[in-house]
Amino acid sequence: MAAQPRYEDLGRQLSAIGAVKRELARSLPVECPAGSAAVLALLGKYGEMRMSRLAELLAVDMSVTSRHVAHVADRGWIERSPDPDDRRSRILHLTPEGSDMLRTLSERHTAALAHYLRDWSDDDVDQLSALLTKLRNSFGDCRPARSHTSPTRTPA
Amino acid sequence: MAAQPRYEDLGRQLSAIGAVKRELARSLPVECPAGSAAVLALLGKYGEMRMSRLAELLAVDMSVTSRHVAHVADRGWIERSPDPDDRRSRILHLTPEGSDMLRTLSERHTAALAHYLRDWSDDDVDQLSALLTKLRNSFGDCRPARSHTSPTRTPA
DNA sequence: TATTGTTATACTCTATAACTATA
DNA sequence: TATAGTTATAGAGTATAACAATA
Repeated sequence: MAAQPRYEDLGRQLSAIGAVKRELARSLPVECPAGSAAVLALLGKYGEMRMSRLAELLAVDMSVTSRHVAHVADRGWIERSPDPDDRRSRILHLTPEGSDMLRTLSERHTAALAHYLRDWSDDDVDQLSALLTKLRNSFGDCRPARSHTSPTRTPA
Repeated sequence: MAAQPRYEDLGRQLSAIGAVKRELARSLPVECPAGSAAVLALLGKYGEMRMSRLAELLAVDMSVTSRHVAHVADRGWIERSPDPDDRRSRILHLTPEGSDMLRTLSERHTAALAHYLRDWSDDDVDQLSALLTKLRNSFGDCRPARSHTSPTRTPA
């Protein structure tokens, strides 16, 4: 439990992160916006998976995931194979072209971060990464599984 | 300077923060989306200022700032007074209604964070806040002031 | 000429809801 | 009935470029 000004400050820093993300996104190829890059990165790291798992890793609704996936599939970077265990599902996996693209993305991403964070210690990078993971978990824990009954947004 | 996997991981955590921001945004009044809330918060913290300074604090283009400001001005939460020193400029300041709204926002924001971060130590909150500030500065430092000659985005 | 701010336009990302097809 | 995934629609946020007024 922390005092109010502590939270206010954290809130401000959180909103300002948008600028950092946008700056990083500038290094992406035109054909591959951030959403697509995230799909490729996760498939590269965890290997083939179903839509639902990808949506969870991306931390967005499955409808959104579906669009990102369609985008990268249209460009031949991934394939959607039928799932033998459940014919409603599809298994996603990188194609060789997808792996190539991912390599490019990874190089650019690393180069950009290496540039901007050139005076950061390894410890600082690790610590920030760890705290962000913890933050995400703290929020994920409490988030109710999406229900069919509705609204969460508080009226004015 | 840090190794590649370190950066990959940080990149992933950074993109996943979106979910946290969206979750926090759910506690906002319908009339007051995140952009408006940010405007009020900054005017509340730093006092009256010009558009250009607000844009810098928000870390977005002034055209975007202009729209957010128009939204909150339309609702009577801020006023735009002429700047006696430079008639191109306008000075922004909270109205009493704006201060009321800001109080509400602040309460909800704090309550939400207090809930989600209930098992965080004060130190963790401070550390995350400090690292995010540092991150933002590292990016801000290198960002070239917006030029009239153009493109930054790398072609595929 | 350069700068402050506004507006028009276009693009990305997101969620909700309705729908299809399986289970 | 319930779940996996798709699509249609709508809304928030952003940037670029063209513009007006002033410096």
